[in-house]
Amino acid sequence: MKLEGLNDRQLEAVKATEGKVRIIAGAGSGKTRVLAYRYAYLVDEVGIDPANILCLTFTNKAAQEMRGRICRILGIEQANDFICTVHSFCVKFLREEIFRLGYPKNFQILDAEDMKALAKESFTELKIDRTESTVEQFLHNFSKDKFPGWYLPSVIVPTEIKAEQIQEVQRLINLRGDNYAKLFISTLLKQKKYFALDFNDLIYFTIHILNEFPEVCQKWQMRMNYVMVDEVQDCTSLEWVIYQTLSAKHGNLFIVGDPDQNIYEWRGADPTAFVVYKPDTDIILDQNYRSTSTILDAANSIIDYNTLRIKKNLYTVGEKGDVITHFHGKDEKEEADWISQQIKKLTKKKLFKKGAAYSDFAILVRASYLTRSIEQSFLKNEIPYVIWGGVRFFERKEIKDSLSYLRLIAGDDDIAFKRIANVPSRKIGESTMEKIAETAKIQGCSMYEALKIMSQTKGYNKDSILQFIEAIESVRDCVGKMSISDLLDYIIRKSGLMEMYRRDEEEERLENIGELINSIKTYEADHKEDDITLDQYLQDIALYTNADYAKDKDQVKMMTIHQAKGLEFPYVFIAGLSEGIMPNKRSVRERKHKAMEEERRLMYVAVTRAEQKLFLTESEGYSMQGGFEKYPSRFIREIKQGLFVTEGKMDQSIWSKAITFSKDLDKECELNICDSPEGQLFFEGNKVHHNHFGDGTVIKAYDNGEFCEVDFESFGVRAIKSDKLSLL
DNA sequence: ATTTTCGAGATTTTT
DNA sequence: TCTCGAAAAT
Repeated sequence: MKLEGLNDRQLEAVKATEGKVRIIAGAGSGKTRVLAYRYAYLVDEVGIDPANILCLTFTNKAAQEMRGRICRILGIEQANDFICTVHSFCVKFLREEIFRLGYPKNFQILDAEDMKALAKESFTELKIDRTESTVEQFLHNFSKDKFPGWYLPSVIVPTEIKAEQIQEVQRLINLRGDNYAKLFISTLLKQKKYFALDFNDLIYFTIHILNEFPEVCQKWQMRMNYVMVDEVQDCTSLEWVIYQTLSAKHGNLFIVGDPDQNIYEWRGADPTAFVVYKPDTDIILDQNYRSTSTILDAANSIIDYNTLRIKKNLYTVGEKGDVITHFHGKDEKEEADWISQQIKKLTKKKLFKKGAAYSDFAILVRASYLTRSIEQSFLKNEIPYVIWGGVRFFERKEIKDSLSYLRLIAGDDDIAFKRIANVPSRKIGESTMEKIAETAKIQGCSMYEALKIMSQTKGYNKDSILQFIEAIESVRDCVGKMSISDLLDYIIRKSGLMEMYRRDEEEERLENIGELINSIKTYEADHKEDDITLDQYLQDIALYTNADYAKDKDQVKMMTIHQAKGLEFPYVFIAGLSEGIMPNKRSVRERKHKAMEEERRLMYVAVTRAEQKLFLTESEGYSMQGGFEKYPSRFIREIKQGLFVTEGKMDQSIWSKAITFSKDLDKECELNICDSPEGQLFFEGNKVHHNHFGDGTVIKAYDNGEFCEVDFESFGVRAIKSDKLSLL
């Protein structure tokens, strides 16, 4: 095996096979290459069986890419042994273990939408008023308040709350109120009833099994000779438990990350664990191979404004490159049109130079809706584009409906039933649905069973209902005899779903269903040897977010910054860079200082995606939209003078107005934070000031952030109420 | 009791 | 663009 084109530091990382190794890898420092080469090195040089290496990536796409790279290095066809996301790993793990341990055979995985439906039901049952935001708030806390010991025993011990959990309930009542506790329990029992796990539960459950069954734990610890994890700065503390547990036996844990690129704290990621980790070998990769020095300088000058960070300056020996261009538009249309023009200019063939390809461009935005005006402009200017996961493939209505039919066929799944019982319309409305639920409760059966019983009685023996039951039954007869793709094809015709879309002339939806059937065929081809069941397919598919089609076309790519993580493009436009959008007002309002730093890291990630040239665009917005005035983001101001030039009609006074506007925004967000006791203000490692004790460092926050243990420079450790502290 | 239709309103980020 | 809700129509 040849280790080509790696510098000394990277080589050292590749060969650091034993013990605990931490790689702090800056943006564009080639960490994916290092990971792939290390994997190949372990297999080819050291002679490890790939079945004994666990390589955890952040997304499925990254896993796919990693497999590809490794195959290329080793010159092999397939390399899919345990190169996957933590979530996929948990699914594999649970599938292999839980049935033997006395749990039901099949669990199902719920996405955010399904969870929302469950929560809404709980609200309705308990007659608690709800709005979109209260449901969201509830779910947010719900997933935070669950932990392994709480949720999972209820899977084995059904329906009632165990004694030791009573005080947990009491704690919840004290913490979040009576209603919350009721909702919590109700939703939990629903999950238990369907053996439905959400993304977090997959991890909770895995940890629970590892803790409760030492022999299982040992088996897996023996199996995993090497554990390597990518994007560690974005892992939650629970994910840490998993890979620390799994690597405990052999002690070979290889973690790679960059604290400056942590953009998932809002989802519970905990970068401190990575920062304070004590490895045997510590390697910093800070040479950037991706961007020009101009772009890198800009990125460095932005991230320097963050206070909570390990200082690390990326450098490059590459050339200076083009200056960064900032464009200020009067409104979103002007901004979008400017982007179109630039792309047209750069793609045009020049006399001696080839023009850039459309696929060399990426448009990055903070929120997906910001692509809209740009899309319109592209359509007008005939620039080909794709939106990466605008509405993600598996979240489309028609796809979810099709899959729900499959779920209903696979088992008596009430969640799926509710989704599709009236699609296409069978005159099963709200009230009929309630009747069905009631009957199901009395009979102690599933809703589908209940409907079957009810269809014997008058009023419920409508043709539409009988046809529905007939359709499901006849397809169920075919389970095991037909391939999954054929089953789907069959049910879609039989249920009338296809006819419905055809009648409504929803061509695109039909095409998407066709695409789904194709993707199932691919899946079946990939898993020919192993005898896949419908349940297994549904579990696997739940973790996929994007269908990877249409990726090699010559198109401009539009995506959110979060989706751009780990990618690189020659030309990058960061659009919609207005104060309030980026940094995002809502996020800052919710999590204050923490969020502001995260927004800045987000900006850092966006900037470092660019290889050759970076464009920053922003506009004053429509005055129509509630009279919002928009000003250039503070992140543009944070770029060192001379690195960027401004185009577009812009008064110089805008800059000073922007500063005032930023200050107002800060004040607004700050004020709201004081009002809500919910938010934790300080975190481990924060430098804080206290009027009486002076300066100190936070050791930990507790009581939901209300109090902090602070190590004061001149007074030692004290516990202090958080609102008496200020961040330095 | 259900379905359709039409208009208003909102929109962070994701495994 | 898409989703949700209210009111009208079946």
